[in-house]
Amino acid sequence: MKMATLLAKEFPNCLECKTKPFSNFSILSNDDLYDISIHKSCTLYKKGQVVYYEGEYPSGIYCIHYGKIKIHKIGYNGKAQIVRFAQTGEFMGYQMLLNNVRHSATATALEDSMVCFLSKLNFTKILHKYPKLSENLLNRLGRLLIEAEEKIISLAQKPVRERLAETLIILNKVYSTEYDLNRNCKSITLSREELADIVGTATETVIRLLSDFREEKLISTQGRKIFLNDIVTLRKIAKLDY
Amino acid sequence: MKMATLLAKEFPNCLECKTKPFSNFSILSNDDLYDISIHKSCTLYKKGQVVYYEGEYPSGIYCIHYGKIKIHKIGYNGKAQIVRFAQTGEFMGYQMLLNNVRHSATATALEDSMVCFLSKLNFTKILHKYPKLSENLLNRLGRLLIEAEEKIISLAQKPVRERLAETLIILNKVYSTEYDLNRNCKSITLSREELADIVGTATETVIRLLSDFREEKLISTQGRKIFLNDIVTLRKIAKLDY
DNA sequence: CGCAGCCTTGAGCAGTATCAAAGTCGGTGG
DNA sequence: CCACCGACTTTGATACTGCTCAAGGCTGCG
Repeated sequence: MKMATLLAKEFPNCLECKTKPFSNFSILSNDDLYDISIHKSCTLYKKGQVVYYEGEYPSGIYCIHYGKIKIHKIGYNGKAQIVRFAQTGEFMGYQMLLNNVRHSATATALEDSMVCFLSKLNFTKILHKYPKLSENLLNRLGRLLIEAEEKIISLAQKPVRERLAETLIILNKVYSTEYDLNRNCKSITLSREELADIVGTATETVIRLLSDFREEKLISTQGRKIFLNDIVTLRKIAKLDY
Repeated sequence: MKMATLLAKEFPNCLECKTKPFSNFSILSNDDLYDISIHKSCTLYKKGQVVYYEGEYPSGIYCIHYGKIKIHKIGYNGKAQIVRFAQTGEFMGYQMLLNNVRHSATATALEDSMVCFLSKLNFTKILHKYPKLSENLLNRLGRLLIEAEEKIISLAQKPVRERLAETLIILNKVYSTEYDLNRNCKSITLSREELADIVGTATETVIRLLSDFREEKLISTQGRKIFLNDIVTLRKIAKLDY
């Protein structure tokens, strides 16, 4: 596979970026946004391509112009664990950059994704100029930590059936962006293996439990697409309301 | 149990705090350290007492003058999960404060601990005055996130025996501060239940596996104290070198 | 001394992983 | 256009890890 890195004049302009309203960079002046536009690079990653690898030293930060990226780690036996997703408008890799440590996980495109890259030098320059930016990143990181800790207690205490229900609900809320017009509802599109790598179980177990959920009329499936029919019951199974 | 909150004149003085060299506040001017000293309060928590509860709204940040605190969450079935420890010199609760969300976990003293408290107002004042402070906290939070993600993959993929070996090694390195003069080595002092709440398993399973380790001459025990005799083999079991 | 709280050991069972094999789907090339 | 190939999905059988429940032992303290 070959990556398509755009020429500077083709780069998406940060001043007019659709993600600007939601982005950490929304507080920047137009001059600085222009400055970033000039200094950044921008790459189209095809589905399955890797943005950065676990173990590499980071050389800058990534900002997702559009697309979906999975952040995953490889276990000692080769089995993957997806720790989180990053989507349009989100930053990736800044915690590693600031800590001067290697990437603790790999970032892989789940669909064709445009990702902008800003070098460490240019990023830290902006960071020092805008103290508010540190605070925003602090907030975001704090939220990621809370989510990670919730995942820890879920893995430690909930059986797979509950974790799968939980995962489906979370994915449906934050990850699913596809809207099925026929069914008039959102859908989740991931391979069974990837689902297993989020839930922390074997692929076969995910399949069996999805079949159970389908028989119980809680979900319906169509190829890889999963539709949630009965979120209330799924929430109960996931023990999300207590 | 009754908490001993000190009078202002008895408070440990931030200017002369032993933790200052390692603290996030080391970059502050003497004037500001004095200012904090005046505005903070300071409480002695006896072993087992709670500093803050999961679900409460934070009203400020905590700084551990001395002692050991466990940060833990309660699962839906009442079973606890220890997500992390905080020790002398560390801050607690700032990620919640900045995000304006409730505490996601409970903080309980593992031994008699002196904890200073600085109100939200005074903390944010300092935070805005010292942009470098945000960056330091960002680094610390980034490291906590990396550790949390490592815990996630460990829970998802390693069997209990490996996780227990891993936990013993980590505790021995970062948590254990007691030094046994007779044996000339460090020791870990925690109840079996607390160990289980870190590893994410049942108390009985921890006991059985500790017995195995003892028979294999990897550890020795003396009441609650655990000594690691063969760290190399334990690391192999924990799959920490690969 | 006796109680309470922890630690320890045992037996049985439930939930999951693993291995193996068959079925499905989409794409590619003859 | 159809047959085949490979990758993914599904189902089944089996084994094992680790949990739960139950009972007994140890230790410190009132």
